[in-house]
Amino acid sequence: MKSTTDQKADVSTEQKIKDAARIVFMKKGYAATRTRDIAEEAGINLALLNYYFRSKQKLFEIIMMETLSRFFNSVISVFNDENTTLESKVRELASRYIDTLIREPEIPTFILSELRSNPDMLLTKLPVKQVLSKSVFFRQHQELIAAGKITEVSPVHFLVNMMGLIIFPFLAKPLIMGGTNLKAEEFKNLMLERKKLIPAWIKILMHTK
Amino acid sequence: MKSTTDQKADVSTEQKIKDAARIVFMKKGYAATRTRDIAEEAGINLALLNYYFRSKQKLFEIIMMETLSRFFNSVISVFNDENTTLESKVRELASRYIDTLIREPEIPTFILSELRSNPDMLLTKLPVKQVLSKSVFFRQHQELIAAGKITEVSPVHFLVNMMGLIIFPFLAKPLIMGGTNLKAEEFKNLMLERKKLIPAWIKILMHTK
DNA sequence: GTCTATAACGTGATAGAC
DNA sequence: GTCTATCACGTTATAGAC
Repeated sequence: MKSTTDQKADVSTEQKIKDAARIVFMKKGYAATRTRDIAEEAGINLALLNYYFRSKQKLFEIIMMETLSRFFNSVISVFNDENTTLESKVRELASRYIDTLIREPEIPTFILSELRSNPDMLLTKLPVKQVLSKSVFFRQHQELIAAGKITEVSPVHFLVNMMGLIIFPFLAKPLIMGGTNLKAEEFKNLMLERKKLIPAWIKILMHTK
Repeated sequence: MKSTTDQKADVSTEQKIKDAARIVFMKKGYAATRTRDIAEEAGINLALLNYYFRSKQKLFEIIMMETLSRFFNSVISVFNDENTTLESKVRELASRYIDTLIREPEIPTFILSELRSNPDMLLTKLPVKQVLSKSVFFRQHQELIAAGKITEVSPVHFLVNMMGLIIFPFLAKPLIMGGTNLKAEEFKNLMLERKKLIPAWIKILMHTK
């Protein structure tokens, strides 16, 4: 049943370390993370971490790249769907990412915090620029403007607004929770509401002069 | 001309350290910052940092509190103006904060990153909750809804959308610059555009069923 | 008040037994 | 593969001369 390698029924040690690293890095960021925290979280010895990944830095890069490319690929698959309208793409993105972010609310702060000290991480490893500008999403937006069907606005504004409406509440979660009397469950419900509200808002903004 | 203390004509050593700490903490975050970096930035000896501020942690808390309360007080002064409409408050906030963030784009990432590891920093030191819920801004929003003059929506959504539209582009600046061919000057111009666009967008959203 | 020198400590990484 | 023990180093913080 285990085919060739015949490992333990549960997850491999290497995977346990990666899972633990993901949790700790996400929560505390690279600089504040101690390799000992990761080892403890993984339930393994500290030395094993270096045995499998050589260094804290290497381990981090693996986690970061996995996180970025998972996110990026998921966006791209929606962006490049020839069979859906721009409007339905917005619906799909809002719905998909809000669900993801409810499950893993730390992703945005993690990515943006670490991107600050290493802004080329994206640029060099992922073909963001090319893929974005050639995407169906981008083309559809241009076409609708050319046809006079939606309000003319820079595609940067359009993208930033959409992403901001989706992501910002999770970035500001500590602020929101600190500035209101919301309970965790209520926060979640507000976010679920936004799966419907955001596409509606975007649609309104697109069609108003 | 120097009254009692008769210090050097330029800024005091204590202030030089604080200015340097602000710069370095903003750029790298607490955990990644070395006290040596601060000392070097301030052009003083490392020992002086501890002489004036006792520890890295104490110095950080001072910088953070100054940053938070400056931001908070500025928001509050707009929020509690009895002589302006809700709409003009939105204009004022967008205009004021976009200008501030063009000058100091690192503030949002700094605050949100550090708030992650210490979410009560706000809660305990600043009366965010009380002041917000009792603000004129909040009351005006309620009144307009009660009068049926604007679309009914949770004040949380309203506030989050407004703040998100203003702040998010600066949080995502590394991503935006990496994902487009924008030059720094073009980014700035887009942000300046938003001083007009955001209030218009918010107005549209407020008045649409 | 400001400096040099160094103590005290935390952390990343490795050697070597099992 | 996994562990214990330890090294090597960077960083915070302080002692003490000036």
